[in-house]
Amino acid sequence: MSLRFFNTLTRKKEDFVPINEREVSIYTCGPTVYNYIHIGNLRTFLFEDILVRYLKYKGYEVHQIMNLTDVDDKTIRNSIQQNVSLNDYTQKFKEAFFKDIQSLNITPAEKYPCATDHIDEMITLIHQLEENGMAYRSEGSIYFSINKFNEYGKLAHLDRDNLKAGASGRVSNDEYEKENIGDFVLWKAYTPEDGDVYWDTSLGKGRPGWHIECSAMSMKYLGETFDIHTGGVDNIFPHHENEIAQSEGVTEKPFVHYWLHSEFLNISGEKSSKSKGNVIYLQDLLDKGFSKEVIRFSLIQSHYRSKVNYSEDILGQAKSTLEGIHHFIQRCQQVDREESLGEPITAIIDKGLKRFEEALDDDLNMSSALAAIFETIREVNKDFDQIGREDVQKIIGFLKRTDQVLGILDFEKSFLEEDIQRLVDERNQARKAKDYHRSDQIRDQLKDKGIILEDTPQGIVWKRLEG
RNA sequence: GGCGUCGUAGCCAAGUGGUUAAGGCGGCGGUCUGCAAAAUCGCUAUCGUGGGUUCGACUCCCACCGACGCCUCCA
Repeated sequence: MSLRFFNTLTRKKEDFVPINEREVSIYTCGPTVYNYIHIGNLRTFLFEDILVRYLKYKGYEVHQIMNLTDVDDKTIRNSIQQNVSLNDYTQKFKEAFFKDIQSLNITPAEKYPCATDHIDEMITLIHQLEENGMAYRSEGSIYFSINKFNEYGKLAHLDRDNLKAGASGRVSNDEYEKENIGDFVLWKAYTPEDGDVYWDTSLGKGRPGWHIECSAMSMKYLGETFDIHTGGVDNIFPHHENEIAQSEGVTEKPFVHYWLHSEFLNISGEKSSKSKGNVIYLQDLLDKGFSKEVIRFSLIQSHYRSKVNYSEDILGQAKSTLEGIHHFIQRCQQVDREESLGEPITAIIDKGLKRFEEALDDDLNMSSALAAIFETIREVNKDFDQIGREDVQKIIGFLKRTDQVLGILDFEKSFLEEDIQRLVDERNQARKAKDYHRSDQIRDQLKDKGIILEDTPQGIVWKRLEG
């Protein structure tokens, strides 16, 4: 089966056919750097990471651009409140963002362009929209007229005439300077509340609207038409809808072929958002002792298009599951048998890999892909006392291959410090002498250090507890 | 008011017009073990409710109940 994605534009799963045969261009909406990112944001970034990793796994050359929104109402408001420059204010959160995504092993995008570095490109677009008659000026600001773009609403599947102004309760309903309530701002006239944040340009003194930056930067780096655009479901409307209007309004070409959106992460049954106050930051979970791998796994294990009700239960279950896989890896790495089973093991692995890929091909069905891994492990375990070093190489190879996509496994824990090895040896002697008292004592001692010993027919096997 | 998603075991979570309804966590019982651990075997769901279509539905349609989301700067 070929790679398929659910396209928000058509609300269907479609075969993925990139513009260039072996290349994929992706634009992913990044953070607005006015605060630390929370785990809901991270879920979306992780979805995008899995998407990029899997495309690379399939052999595509991936060009991913992720923007940083470093000028908007909130960044301006907060920087003025704190009496620091906009740049100093956003710099702190840019750095925090990179630290967080690195912690969760998210593959870096090719480029992270900032809105403030692309004002010129935005101005060019706005001029073109004015020339096309799609934009109009009002009280120093410039607006996009949605009635001039016939396909407005095609992404969100909203009826232009049926938009209920102010229904979300998010936006004040007093913007009477607009011709149509659905029109959105391209260029915002300067007001005193903006402090020293403004650009003096051919459009007048002011700053860009939110949506225009993504049109400008995506087309600059990926071209007028590119393959995939992603974000959280909340971006579908208005942000992505408006991006389409602005971009296609200028180019009269399809802006994006595949729109992919990840669902929300809820906390206590509700959407997690800074405005509701029910947010969890990565650091909160690290402080509770959950490892980065466990956190990453807990956020990627369910399908990107289903809502997740996040809780410590989920994290606890993720921890146990991951421990199980790592335990398996550690047992494998301690196999020291000359004769290998060969073909039966190869067959198990081939079947597992095929299932894994078929699952991910089908719109990144992660639950099913993980099931393929667990089933493979179970099959191997049935013959575990007969496998040899060559089999182990294949098995570890399989896990490493799947981990190119998952990014959660650690293959480097396979050594013991000298003093610990000495204790293991001593316990071995004690056991041989049937000195179970001393033997159990050492086992308890090692357990305190996070090392679990198991006595198997093939000798002692040890494992480390998950962090 | 408009649009949409979802409801599968104690918990998490796939999936299909006819299959033994994946997998993970947890629990119970057996095997193994000096004890343990691990592993393995077995058990732990008829798919929100009520109708309809059909030879046959958990899967399609309708209604209802419940949860969640979007409706102009939230991932």
